[in-house]
Amino acid sequence: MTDVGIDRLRDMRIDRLHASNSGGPASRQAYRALRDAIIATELEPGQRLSENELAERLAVSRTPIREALIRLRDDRFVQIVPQLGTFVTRISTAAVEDAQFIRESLECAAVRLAATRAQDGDLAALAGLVRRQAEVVGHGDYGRFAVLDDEFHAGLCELAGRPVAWEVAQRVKGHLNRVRRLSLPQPHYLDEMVAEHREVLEALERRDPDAAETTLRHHLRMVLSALPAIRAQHPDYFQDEERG
Amino acid sequence: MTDVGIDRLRDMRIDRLHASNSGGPASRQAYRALRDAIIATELEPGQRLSENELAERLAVSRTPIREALIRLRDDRFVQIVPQLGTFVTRISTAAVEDAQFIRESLECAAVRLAATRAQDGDLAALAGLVRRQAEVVGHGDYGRFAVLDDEFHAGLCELAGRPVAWEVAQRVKGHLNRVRRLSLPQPHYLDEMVAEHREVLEALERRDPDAAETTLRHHLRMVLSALPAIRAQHPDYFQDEERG
DNA sequence: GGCCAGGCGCTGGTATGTAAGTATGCAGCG
DNA sequence: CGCTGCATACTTACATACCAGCGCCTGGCC
Repeated sequence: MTDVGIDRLRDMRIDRLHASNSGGPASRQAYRALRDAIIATELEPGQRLSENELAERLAVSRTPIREALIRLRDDRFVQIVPQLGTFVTRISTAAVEDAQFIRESLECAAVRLAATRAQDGDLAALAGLVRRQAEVVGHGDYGRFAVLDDEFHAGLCELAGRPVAWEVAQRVKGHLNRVRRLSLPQPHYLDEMVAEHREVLEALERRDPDAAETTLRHHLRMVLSALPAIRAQHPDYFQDEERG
Repeated sequence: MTDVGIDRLRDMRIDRLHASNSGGPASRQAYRALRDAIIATELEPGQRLSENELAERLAVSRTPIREALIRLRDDRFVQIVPQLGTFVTRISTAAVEDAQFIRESLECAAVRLAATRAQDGDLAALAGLVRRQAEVVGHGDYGRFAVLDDEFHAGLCELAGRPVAWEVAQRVKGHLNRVRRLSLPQPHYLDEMVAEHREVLEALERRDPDAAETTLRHHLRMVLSALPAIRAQHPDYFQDEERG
């Protein structure tokens, strides 16, 4: 039986495969490039995308572009209308709130678990992360903070033993980031974020699930507060009109 | 500007598009067929799939098959290893627990919302659903119950105003269903399910979020209880070995 | 008999071609 | 002048062709 040889080999490569993840290099690269461009609103909400044009611009054929667009459709970043075109989704208040709901539900559940399972060593690592966040914020390095912010939230899920929670949260988080990119970075915004991270961390150190959850929930909801202002500023980016 | 005409039309068709959802008919059909076959273990865990063979069997070309496999990979139902093959994922205890975690987190958060937002009319509809469940269970109609079960849980998310919660839950739920299909249906299992649905419903009628959440959480965890027995029965279907 | 090397057949990844459908813009008519 | 109908130029969905990489098998060597 030839399959057993294949099976054994496959099992050995799962990690490598899992790490490098999905699709070929071209397909993966196209996905990331398009996703980033959409979140950065370099591709504007409502804009029509052409497979041919994208293929030409990224110097690949239409196939990997197509596969990337399929994933983006599943992520609700584009709408594909057969025989008509592919469009960057307009920002929908409902979609943003949906993303918020999913992220909040998963991360809050995870942080509760983390509060009961966390080892001191893990918490020390998180504490180091928060310290580095304070540093980069001191230099006003917004981009670097975004990376460390993701690492913090990923770390929470890791501590809970549910890294998958972060994977799912990260996929929907794009919708929140697109909104956040549109809001002018408030001066004290970053300091506040770091302070709240510290608060969550302290709750974990006290092994207090309720406090950890409450604090994290409040922390996650800060993003949403800017939503109405952004909608007023970029009405053409939104698919739902203002409520009278 | 030509885009505005397109835009207007597109907006009008969003509902249709959204309802009929993603990809062309061939692609969608392939996805559903493969997914169902995997969950029913007609395609066995660990089995190697060939794009060519699948294309031939479903009488389509490789393209829609590929698109279906991409979605299935994102769902973690297959692993695609370049230049080697595509394999039905073995059941992993961790993956099942991940799916359970996600579903539980989302649905429990949703049911809390539902408890505060639900209108009497909505609850009456749910009550009707539970009654119909009791009927079909009386006839031992497992398949019909599965449909009504999904409708109940979808209804909970709908009541919460977060239908997206059910969409995400449903995607990961496949992993739980694959396990459930392997377990022999226990005689009183279905009655118990219906009774628990009724309990959740009563908690909602009392507008009691805590009770609703607690009951639902217990309800959702019933599936997991059969996991060890199934792993003992089908060790070759699992990717992780038994713990000594 | 055991072992190593190279051809072979398969895989998925990518590129390109074909088909079907849609909005647009113009031409011709009322 | 306004409206209707068709030719056209796009779009995506699907089919096909080609490519690089890998495991396996077999033939030859030690």
